[in-house]
Amino acid sequence: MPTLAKKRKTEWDVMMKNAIFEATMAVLGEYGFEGLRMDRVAKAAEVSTGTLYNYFKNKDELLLHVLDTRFEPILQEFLKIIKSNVSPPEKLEAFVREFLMSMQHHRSLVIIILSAEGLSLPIKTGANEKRESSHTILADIIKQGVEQGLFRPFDPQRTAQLIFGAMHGLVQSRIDADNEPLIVESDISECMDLFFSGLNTRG
Amino acid sequence: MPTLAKKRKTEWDVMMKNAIFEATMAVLGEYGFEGLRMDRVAKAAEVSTGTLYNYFKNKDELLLHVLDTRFEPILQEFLKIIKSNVSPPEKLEAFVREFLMSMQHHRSLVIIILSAEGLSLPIKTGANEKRESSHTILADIIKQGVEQGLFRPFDPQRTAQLIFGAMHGLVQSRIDADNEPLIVESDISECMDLFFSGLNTRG
Amino acid sequence: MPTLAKKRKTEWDVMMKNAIFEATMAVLGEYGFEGLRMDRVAKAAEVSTGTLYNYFKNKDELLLHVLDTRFEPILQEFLKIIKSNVSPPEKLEAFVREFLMSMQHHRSLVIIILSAEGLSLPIKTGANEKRESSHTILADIIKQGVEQGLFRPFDPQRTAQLIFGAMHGLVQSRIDADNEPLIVESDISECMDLFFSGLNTRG
Amino acid sequence: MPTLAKKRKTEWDVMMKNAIFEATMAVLGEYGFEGLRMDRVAKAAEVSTGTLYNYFKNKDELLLHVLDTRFEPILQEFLKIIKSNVSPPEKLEAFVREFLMSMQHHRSLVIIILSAEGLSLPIKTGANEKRESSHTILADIIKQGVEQGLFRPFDPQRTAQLIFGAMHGLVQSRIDADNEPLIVESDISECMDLFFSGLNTRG
DNA sequence: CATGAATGAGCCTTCATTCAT
DNA sequence: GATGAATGAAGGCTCATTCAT
Repeated sequence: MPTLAKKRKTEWDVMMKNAIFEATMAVLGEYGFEGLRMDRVAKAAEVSTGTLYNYFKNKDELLLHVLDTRFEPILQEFLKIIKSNVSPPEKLEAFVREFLMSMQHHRSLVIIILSAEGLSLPIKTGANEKRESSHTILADIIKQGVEQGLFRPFDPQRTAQLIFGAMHGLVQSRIDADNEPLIVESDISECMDLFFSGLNTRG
Repeated sequence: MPTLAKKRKTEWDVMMKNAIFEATMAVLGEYGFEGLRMDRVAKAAEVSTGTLYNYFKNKDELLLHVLDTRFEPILQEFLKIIKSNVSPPEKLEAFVREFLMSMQHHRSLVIIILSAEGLSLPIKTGANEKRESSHTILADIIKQGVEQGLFRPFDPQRTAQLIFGAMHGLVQSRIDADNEPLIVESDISECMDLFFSGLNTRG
Repeated sequence: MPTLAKKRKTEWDVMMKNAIFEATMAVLGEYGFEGLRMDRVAKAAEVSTGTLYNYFKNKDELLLHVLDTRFEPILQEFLKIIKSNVSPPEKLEAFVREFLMSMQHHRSLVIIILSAEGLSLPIKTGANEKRESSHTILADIIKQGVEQGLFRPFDPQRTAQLIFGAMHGLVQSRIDADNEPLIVESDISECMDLFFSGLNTRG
Repeated sequence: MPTLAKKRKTEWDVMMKNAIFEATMAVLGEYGFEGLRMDRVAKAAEVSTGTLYNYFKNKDELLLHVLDTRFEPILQEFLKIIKSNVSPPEKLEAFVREFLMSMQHHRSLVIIILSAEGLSLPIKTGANEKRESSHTILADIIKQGVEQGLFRPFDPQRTAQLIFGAMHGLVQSRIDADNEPLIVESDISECMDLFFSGLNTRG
């Protein structure tokens, strides 16, 4: 029964993929998306370039794996939020906070998920999926709020896109400005305030 | 009188630059930013690669020209809006409409102006300038609104980033979804409604 | 009888060639041999590049013309020296002085006449001719000296090469060192002293 | 023990660099300095152009390596000569012999070391260093001779330039004339004789 | 003849991917 | 499986020369 051996093999495989993943993140952090070269990843992972190709068919697959791996916990958090037992406005705030915090931690992700260019088709598709997943969850939150009469009757999908884009804009601006720390509590609250209550003064 | 000859030369120059500009837009449209290659531009413009370099010192200058040319009328429109004799909310709406309409017309611009990666430093700088010009104008509009007591006291700069990002998000979503037409009147009004009045229902 | 017209044509031709020649020297002086580009010559001569090709079949021919034109008076001077009614040692000194002075005036010539690389075959051949002419004259002077018992019985040809090379070395060093003025009287006298009396002290 | 593997790697590296070096010399010999193209070197070395860049960062580094490699033993020989326990005249003769012999063996070197044009700045600098090293050593020899009263009181630096140039001239002439063998014993002795005793006959 | 814009072969360099060991 | 040197297509840019006006 080669099961044990097979299991070991699988574990090894996972470990290697993880090591390469970490190396990729390191390179991404140091050189940016354009500077992501396979030889740099190999060096960072302390393996040869050839080894990279034993675990990932090509650069695209590696990138896709990075995308999936990085986004998975964020997505899980999003799902936790939507299933949580709080009001839609609170869910929205939790969502915004989670998103901004995540992007703060993984700047290089921003580029991949939010940009469209410089990415090959498979990556673009992969990134689109992540973005759409997030959109959908955000849209669901909004939909809940509308249904409960807590939000005005906006189109959930479109509104999700707007809010998502707004957050992207915020992150991008901070990145361009090299303004560390990226996102702070005040950003989040102002962001929420705008979307909740709008610009208008009333009464 | 060498004036005529000189004028003809200048006109020819302008025509050629225009032809190359159009060709660049065509290549950008067909192959995307990453696929923008000088030989493709040359072929699209029905000239040789060498000719390209008679009109633009290098690829960067060509790109910068594209950026300037495309953005100039938009910027002018923005300036017209801020100088116009209407209320800040109306100005904001005009701004949003102008921006969304422009991006609808020139999708390839979105990429260059809103992305940061894959761009050489000069282009990045150029794009940043455009983005910042827009930000500034938008921030001014918001500031006016706040001063006139029509908007709640948000930080103009940060709010401008949020709104700008929101619009970008909307455009990006539409581009990815290949949903022509990109932006319609209903998008604009919903967008405005969100920013003006927020999500909250109020008693 | 179209003779007059023909003559005018010829004169015009000479004038143009001269203008282009001067322009070439100017470019050579400003940009060096590597920077000698046809468009620069054209601009300096205030004509179009096309016009250049009406007077010189190609860049090589232009260069050859420059070589000939510049070297002609020097060669004449050399011939005058060898025919003059002075002793071989005096002729030798006159030769050395003339050569060093000429090179001082036309640095760019040094490169072409004394180097071998970067030159196309026709130019190389042309430059070789000039060099050999000079060698021959110098050899003749030495031969005269030997025959008159004023010089020791060296092989004239070989000695000419040595002296020629020595002068070249002096010029080159000065050029590399950017030591203006290139050659001064003291250089010449020391140079002569070495060749005449050698290094040895003698009892 | 990874020492062996490491040693093999280093050896391979050295072998490859040598192969590329030889290929470069071959191309230099066949096409001259201007014809030295990376694809030609690659072909001559029977590798791809990309491989070249695994061993040399760029064309300049390759050229610099060629320069260093070729010149190193010559320089060593020069140093041996100056440190040797013989009289300055004998040192001078040894120097002249070594130089002429070396240039005879490596004609393509002449071009690079003795020319100034067509060389990129790093190469020019590298070549200048070699030339100056040689000059300095030669000047030292002369200085020793002067101090010991064996040479007349010439300026060592300038005299070194003259002698160096003379040798260059000799080599160049032979190269141009395609007169193999380049330098023979008689050349050397005549060269020495000229510099030692000068042209003058003395009573 | 003059013009000068157009040409396009030529050259250096990069980097994802392969494959012999 | 691991290695990492070899690969070679690709791409930006130059400049002598041509030719339609």
